[in-house]
Parts: sequence; structure tokens; C-alpha cells
Amino acid sequence: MKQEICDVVFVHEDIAKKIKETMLPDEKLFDLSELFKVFGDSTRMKILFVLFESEVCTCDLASILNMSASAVSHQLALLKRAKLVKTTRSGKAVFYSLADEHVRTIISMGIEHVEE
Amino acid sequence: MKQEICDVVFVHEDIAKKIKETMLPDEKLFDLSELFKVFGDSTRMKILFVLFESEVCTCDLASILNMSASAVSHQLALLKRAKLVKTTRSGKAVFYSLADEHVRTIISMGIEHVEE
DNA sequence: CAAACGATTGAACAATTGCTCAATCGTAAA
DNA sequence: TTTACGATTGAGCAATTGTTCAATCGTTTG
Repeated sequence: MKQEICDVVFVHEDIAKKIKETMLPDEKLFDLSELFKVFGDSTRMKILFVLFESEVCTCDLASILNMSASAVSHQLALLKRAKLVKTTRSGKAVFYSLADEHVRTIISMGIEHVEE
Repeated sequence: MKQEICDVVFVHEDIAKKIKETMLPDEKLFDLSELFKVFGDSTRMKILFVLFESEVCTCDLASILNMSASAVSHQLALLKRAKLVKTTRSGKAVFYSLADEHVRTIISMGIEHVEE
């Protein structure tokens, strides 16, 4: 039925088949989009940018971004779940930093793109 | 010695000041997150991945992704607004392809990351 | 020990987002 | 011109998301 309705689908069915074969599994495409999603919020992007510059505590982040500690903490928890940041406790303060060079690379790349 | 207290806000005020100075303007950080946001949805990621492989029409995309043409078209419109894809009309069909090499690079990078 | 304080957490709420459905547009064939 | 069909669009709905608020945790200090 779909074949009758849309000749195009018919004409391109072999292409479609080839593409389906080279497609990454849905799960990987999902993971990939989930990764980008974490960078896709301006609050988190600001946080990441700050951490790109320096290791700071929740309190400082809240101050720098002019947000509540709670809001910042919620986003930090999310970033940590996504393994983009890591923590060190020092007394009452918890210091956050970027998890690895990979994260730095992604941020750098994004900045380059935006700076164009 | 990231030391005691959150007088912290006070103690780290100079750091905060420095960071604020090196911060990209909010607008750019916003644009940056908006860019990533487009990649941060699995439907759009699938579409982009298909276009990474080949130029295809809306109808083919719908077939390949097993989605309604309407749903696909909505996402394509969004991708076009973000200038990640471009179009060519050929008769009744509209063919979509990635807008430029930059987009390919971002996708490649993401795939590499996920393939690890 | 109790108080102070930075950080975290869960519930609730508003805003955003992605899909469906129905209507419509644009192009080509009858 | 009329019909067919791929594509697009807007309204509406459900799911998701980001923030606030209040309560609580963990550590240090009095």
C-alpha cells in the first residue's frame, strides 16, 4: 500500500535498504543524542564553560551565574550522571571540574563554531 | 588549598571576577546551547545520520525511520531553521542534505565518541 | 552536643517540546 | 482543469524539562 502511494519510496527502496544497513543501532543514536542534549541547555553550557576555565564549588557557581544553589546543584547532578564533571569534597564545599579532555574538546569545538 | 568555608563566595570572589571576565557573552553561550540542542533529540539525530549517508526526500526519511511524513517534516523544518540541512525540490519530492562540512564534522565527532 | 552553612534532594509548577490529526500547498499527470 | 500525491503547517495533547521551595544531609565550628 505504501508502495502504491509513494512511487518515490519504491524508486528509492534500495537506497533506503542500504542506509538501513549502515545505520548505527538505535541505541547508539539515542546515546549520541542524549550526550548532545546535556550540552543543549544554556544553564548547563554556562556551568561547563566556567568549569572549562577553573575548578569551582557549587556556591561559587551559583554566585557567578546568579542562580540559586539549588538550581545549580540540580544541573550539576545531571552533569555528573552524564559523566561530564567530577567532584572533590573539601570541607563543606564540593568542587566541580570537567571529567576529562574529551569534554574539553567538545566544548572547544562548539565555541569555535559559535565564534565564527 | 581550596580551603574552608563559603565565606567561599568571598574568598573566591577574585576567581569569580576573573571567570566572569573571560566568560563568553550570554548570547553566545545561548547560541551554543541552542546548536547542541538540535542534535539532542534522537529523531533528529537519526535524520542527520541518514543525511550523512545520502541525500533523501521527506518520504524516504519517513519510510526509513518508520515515522509519519508530518512528524519528519516538522523536524526537518526545525533542522532547516537551524541551518543544518538544505533542500532541493525535484518535482513533487523535496530532497534534503546536510548544509555543510561543519555539520558532518560535528556528527562524526559525536559518532566517534559514542563508538568508543 | 548544638548551631551554622554549603550542598543535595523531592515535590510541584510552568514552560517547552515532539507527536498526531486535519487542512492546505505545490507540482505533475490525467 | 481536475485529480493525485508528496510536503508542509497549525492546533492540540502528552511527555519532558528547568526552576523554586522546603526539608534534609554532611561537615565544620562554637
